[in-house]
Amino acid sequence: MAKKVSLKDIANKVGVSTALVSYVLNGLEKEKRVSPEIAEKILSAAKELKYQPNQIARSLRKGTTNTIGLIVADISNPFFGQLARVIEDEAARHNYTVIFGSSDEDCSKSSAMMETLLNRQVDGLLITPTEGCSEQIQSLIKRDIPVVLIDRYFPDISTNHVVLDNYKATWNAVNCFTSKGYNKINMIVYKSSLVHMQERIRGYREAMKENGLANEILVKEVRYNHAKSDVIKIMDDLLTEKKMNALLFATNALSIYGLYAIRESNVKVPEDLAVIGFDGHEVFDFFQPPISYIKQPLEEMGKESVKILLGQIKGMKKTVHAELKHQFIETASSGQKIYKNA
Amino acid sequence: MAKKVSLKDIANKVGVSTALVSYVLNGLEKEKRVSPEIAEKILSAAKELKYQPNQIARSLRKGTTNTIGLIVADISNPFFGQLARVIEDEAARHNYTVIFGSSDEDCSKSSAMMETLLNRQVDGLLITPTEGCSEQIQSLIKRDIPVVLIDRYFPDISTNHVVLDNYKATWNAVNCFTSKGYNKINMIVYKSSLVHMQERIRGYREAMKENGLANEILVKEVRYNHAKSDVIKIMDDLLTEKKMNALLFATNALSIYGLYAIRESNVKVPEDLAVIGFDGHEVFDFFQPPISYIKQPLEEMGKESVKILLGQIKGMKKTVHAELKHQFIETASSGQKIYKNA
DNA sequence: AAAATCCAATTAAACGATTAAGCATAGATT
DNA sequence: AATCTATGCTTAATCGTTTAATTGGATTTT
Repeated sequence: MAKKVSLKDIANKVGVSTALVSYVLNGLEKEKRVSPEIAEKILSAAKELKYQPNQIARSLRKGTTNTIGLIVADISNPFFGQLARVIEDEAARHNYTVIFGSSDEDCSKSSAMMETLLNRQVDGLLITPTEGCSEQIQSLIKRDIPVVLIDRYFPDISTNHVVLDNYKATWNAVNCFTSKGYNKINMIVYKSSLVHMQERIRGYREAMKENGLANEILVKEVRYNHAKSDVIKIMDDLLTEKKMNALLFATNALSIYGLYAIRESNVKVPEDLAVIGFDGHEVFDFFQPPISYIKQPLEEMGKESVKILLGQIKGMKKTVHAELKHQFIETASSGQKIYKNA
Repeated sequence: MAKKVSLKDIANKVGVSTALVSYVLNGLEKEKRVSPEIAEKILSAAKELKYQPNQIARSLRKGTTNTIGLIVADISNPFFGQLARVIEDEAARHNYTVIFGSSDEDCSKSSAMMETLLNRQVDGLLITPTEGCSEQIQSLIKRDIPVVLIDRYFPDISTNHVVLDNYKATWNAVNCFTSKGYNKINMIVYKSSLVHMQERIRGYREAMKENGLANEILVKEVRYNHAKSDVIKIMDDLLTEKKMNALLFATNALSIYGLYAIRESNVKVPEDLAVIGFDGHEVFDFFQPPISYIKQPLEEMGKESVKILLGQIKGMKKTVHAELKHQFIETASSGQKIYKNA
């Protein structure tokens, strides 16, 4: 790489000190009383030399990098990909750049990623935290590092976070099923103590109880690293037992794996089995019949989390909790259209 | 943010100069003949103070950031999301971090992103270049900045690039159709002069000619920013005219939009219309019947491009062109299974 | 005893920007 | 004439590392 043009090069060319050049290029010519002629010369020299500031040097000096770190579970998952895209755009609008990393829901990977990002002096972090990572997050807070958690949080630590109204979302979904007469409603979830998953489960459980279906509660757990095979196995069992007539999935990926299994079987949706998915995916549209689902407001989530993070970076002290409303997209898979979103 | 622990803090604590600390922490204690006792003290002080090096300062001094910039069309597109994931992992394996940005196939956005990344002193760039960005790429080459183009390249500039065997891919796809007796084969592509698109078109055209179907050649162009509506309109026309019996899509997104239209119609696949998609997507699996498609070796593409880029960063001068083999995933949508991948 | 070698550390410059403080020179004020 | 003020610039420190050059002793060699 050819060496870059620096402030010094411009200063030499014009015959002034680097200080003046810096002032002019940062628009401080009035404030710092730079003579118009010199300012003009500096600007044209900068243009001629195609000067581009070295952000690394600037960052070192200013102690801020205009960079935010983003840690998601897996950037190749469209849910996180879309979220990342919104965050990228929103950050760019505020002159911030994003460095990202995937954690695979693995706490040690996530911690390693955090340190990598912090060593690169990111001004703040946007994190979808993983199970057991509570201490790491706590340590960030203690170190006064601006952080916003997305999608999940830890109830025992006070953090900024942006999450879905998970409880209401699954509560509504169950009520959608019951309102159509379905009474053997099962749920497939990730085995996780994380609050988003627990809230989704709680919404399901409570709604079941309220509908007098406490005895029918059945939550099947899937391991993140064996999601596909676990779901297929569970679905095999559930479908052959024929004890369920409605099924609620707790995430995007779980829904898709489940749909693979349903397609392989000769179960009819929604006659034999009503289905509600999570997050949304093109597959939901193409399934016969199309799958009803709980939709997360990704755009809003991304924007809101960036907004909160930048606020914290700028010195806001108050901790912000944002709970965003889900949207229920109802199609044929959950039965007839008599359900209304609360 | 609390101020971080620096080399100086360790040096003060142990009572030595920062130079020694730097040597020890970088494993140069042997080479620089640091006494074992001091080395020990430094290491334990570093651990005790939880020292983490400031990469910004290090980067400024060393002139290298161990960071690579990645510019894709759109990170929320699973094709690029998956690619990004492979790149992220591969980069991490070599101790590099990734900063990414989406270009939306827009040249000015792409250029802006390039400058942003370069100002942040990335050591190299991985780019899926956009139409008309040839000069920008050329300027990178001229500035001796390590670059690897992915997915596309500019035939008139010599660049490192990693691309698919696009010509063969669509050539094979057409021959798959013809071998089953389909003779009215159309193609839907993005309106783009970029080489990947042109090669895909050329593969289609040549195969058509070779099969004596030159008169049947029909390539429909779609605008990137109006892809969905354009595809739907085109599909409407094509399906009502009933002049085609096979359809080849040039990308992932085009395939999906097309499939939406096919699903809305009462056209039967593959009896009325045989279909071959591109890149792959869960939707292809769920469509009735499942969609045959040209699969890109994403894992290999990502790894190869990182490998080439790191080679260039390390000083390799030779320009590398990698053309990776497509894989043809054949299911029911393209007719009976008598086609073999070349 | 003088010169050479080795050892284990320090010093200080450098990376490229920002920015507080200082310093001439001019004109204005007393 | 002496003092003050405004103007327009320069100087130099700083951010946290890395690393070439140097130093000052101790030990060995001639």
